[in-house]
Amino acid sequence: MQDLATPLAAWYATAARDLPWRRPGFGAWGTLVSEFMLQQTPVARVIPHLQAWLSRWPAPADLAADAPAEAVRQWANLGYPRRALWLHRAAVEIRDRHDGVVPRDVETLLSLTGIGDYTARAVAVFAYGDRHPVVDTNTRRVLARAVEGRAQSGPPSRRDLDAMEALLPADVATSTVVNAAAMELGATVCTARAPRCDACPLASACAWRAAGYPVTEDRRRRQARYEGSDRHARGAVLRTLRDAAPRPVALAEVIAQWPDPAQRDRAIDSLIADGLAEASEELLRLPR
DNA sequence: TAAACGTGGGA
DNA sequence: TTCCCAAGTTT
Repeated sequence: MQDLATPLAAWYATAARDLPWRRPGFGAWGTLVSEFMLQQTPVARVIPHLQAWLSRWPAPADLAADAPAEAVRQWANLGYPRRALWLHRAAVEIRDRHDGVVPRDVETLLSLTGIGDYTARAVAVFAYGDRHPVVDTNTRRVLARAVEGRAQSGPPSRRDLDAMEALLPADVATSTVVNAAAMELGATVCTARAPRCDACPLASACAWRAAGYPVTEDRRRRQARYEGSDRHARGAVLRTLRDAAPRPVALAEVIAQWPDPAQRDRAIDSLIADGLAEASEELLRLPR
């Protein structure tokens, strides 16, 4: 395989965006919070919320000392509010089991709530400077095109980690840059819809380009329609709780909120099952 | 492995 | 208007 790491690192030195979590001394907690927020939410939407979150809770123990409801409320409209709950739980775990210090070890990070293969390695690599393969959706697309010669990546797999590992240089500091560079390239140049191959540092090495940009099999499933979905109902109910917090909301008020009674009940039940809501008497509220 | 899980912006 | 896409994780 050609050396992709060298051109990737060189390109990153000149093209990297100035993002908050890339500032020197941003800290492991800041990195961890940013990675939670960036799970499926675009960078531009995350930035203002990240600043507010870290101002309010500068360390894991600060968040752990507050109620989960406050985390869900501060999460606002970032989407997938379970992440707020998970981040709060992770903060409690960090306080109780790790002396309030964000772990450095990947296995330990993986044991925390809401942290999976991507986030664990992102923290170990970007916050602590260790050498591990970090693979997100951007990196998977870059690898699919440059290495495999495909138009888009297949379903996520543990093999993605091996593919990235094979590309990393031995030098620890450089490996960190290459991880970031692969993500950055996928985010800004090797994009899903309209890749800018004319500006790509890997153009001369890219297998997809060399093959003439073939249309390859796309096994991805279409995202379900959101309008009128169960997710939409959940979102509407939770928004009501969020907007009212810390005041609980009368069940009757929630019921008036969504027209389909069966769907509304499913939403309420599933929110309770997920720990995002609590019912008491005829009231519904965020978790305490 | 696949389905579930929010929300908003751009094409 | 509709569809696609977004630094994933959990069950």
